[in-house]
Amino acid sequence: MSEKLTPMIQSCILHFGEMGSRWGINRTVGQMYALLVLSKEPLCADDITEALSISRSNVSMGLKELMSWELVKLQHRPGERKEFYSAPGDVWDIAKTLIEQRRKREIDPTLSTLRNLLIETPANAEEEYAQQRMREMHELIEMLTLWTQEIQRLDSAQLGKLLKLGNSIGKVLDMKDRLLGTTKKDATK
Amino acid sequence: MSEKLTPMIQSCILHFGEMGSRWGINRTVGQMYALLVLSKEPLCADDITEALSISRSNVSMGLKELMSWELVKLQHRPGERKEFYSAPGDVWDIAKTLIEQRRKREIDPTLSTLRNLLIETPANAEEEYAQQRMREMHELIEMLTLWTQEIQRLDSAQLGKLLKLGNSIGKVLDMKDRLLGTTKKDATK
DNA sequence: CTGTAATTTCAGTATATTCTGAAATTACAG
DNA sequence: CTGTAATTTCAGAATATACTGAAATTACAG
Repeated sequence: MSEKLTPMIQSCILHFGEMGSRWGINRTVGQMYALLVLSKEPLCADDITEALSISRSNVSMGLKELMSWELVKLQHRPGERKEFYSAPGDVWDIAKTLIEQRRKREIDPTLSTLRNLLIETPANAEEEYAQQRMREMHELIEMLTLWTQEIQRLDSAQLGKLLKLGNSIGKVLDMKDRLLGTTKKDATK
Repeated sequence: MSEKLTPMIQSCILHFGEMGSRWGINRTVGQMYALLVLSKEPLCADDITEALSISRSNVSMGLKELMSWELVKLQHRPGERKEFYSAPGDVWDIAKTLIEQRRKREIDPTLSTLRNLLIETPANAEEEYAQQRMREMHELIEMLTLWTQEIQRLDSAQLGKLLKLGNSIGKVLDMKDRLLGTTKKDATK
């Protein structure tokens, strides 16, 4: 990794590289993205090559991947062939894109697979039980997805206000509980 | 993979194996867990070995990993050395454990790393900018974590009611918007 | 157009991860 | 205790993933 990066920025890049590799994103791509997010100015491929000390071709492939996730924007400068890349300026935009993309790539296919298995007629008791679990999974995933989609509708200003207000989500949910006539309050446990 | 498994159950196991491998869980462990979730009765290591056609030692390591995630429960039968494993009977319990464990393993260390970098004094303009992004990330992650923690408090009965009620989350958030004096409603966009 | 500075592709290599079989260890029925 | 049926460990093999450099392609300034 380049000596041009300050230790602070290096640490952050390294951390997100590690995190990425735990989330099915390869380490280098994670580092590349951290670098882009932390940079005020757009970077060109050579900047990244130099900053992270990886090969030019690796950068090219990484950028291709980040583009396919719609996590980076491509920019041109007048009278220059070179391409410059930048991450959205708003962290919440980044998170929304990540959530959206993972939904498309993993959640939707999972829901579809489960649905296909659920329309089959169970051949025996085991399949009946298995289908019941699948039904529960489908229901749960669908609901959590709906939930996150609602949250994704918020723009970062609204989210900011929510944050400043402190943990009011608990209160909202409590209210919802009452609305639903929860049994929680009455339980001795 | 064993011929004892029906095609339906096989498909499900294969799908979750693939999904697992995209989420930093190895394919085989994902398959093992799917098998356990879909089985009504607890399984012993040899059952899994046979069902998935993988080596006994691989099963042992996989189970160890699932235990470390607290995703499986160990059971003994009187007068038998053999150990039997089972997944929680409630899908929401499984999801809550997954969320909780990932929080411990990934979110908490990330928040801690960011905090450590944020207490440093920025050495130059770049670091100042980078710190600002880190601050935003920290804020966002902290808030989303709080949010999920609130949701995790719900038991599966409450969650079920919420689900049956249809998408009321949107309404709750709208209400919250009004409470916060959102600008969304006024925007021409 | 043309030349060139850029990006992309891809086959081969390096690295990391996963899996296995054999040996060591452990738990407990008898 | 002891024997044995179980689990665990771990070094090495198999596999999968990531990375590189060289060659091919592309985009555009002039």
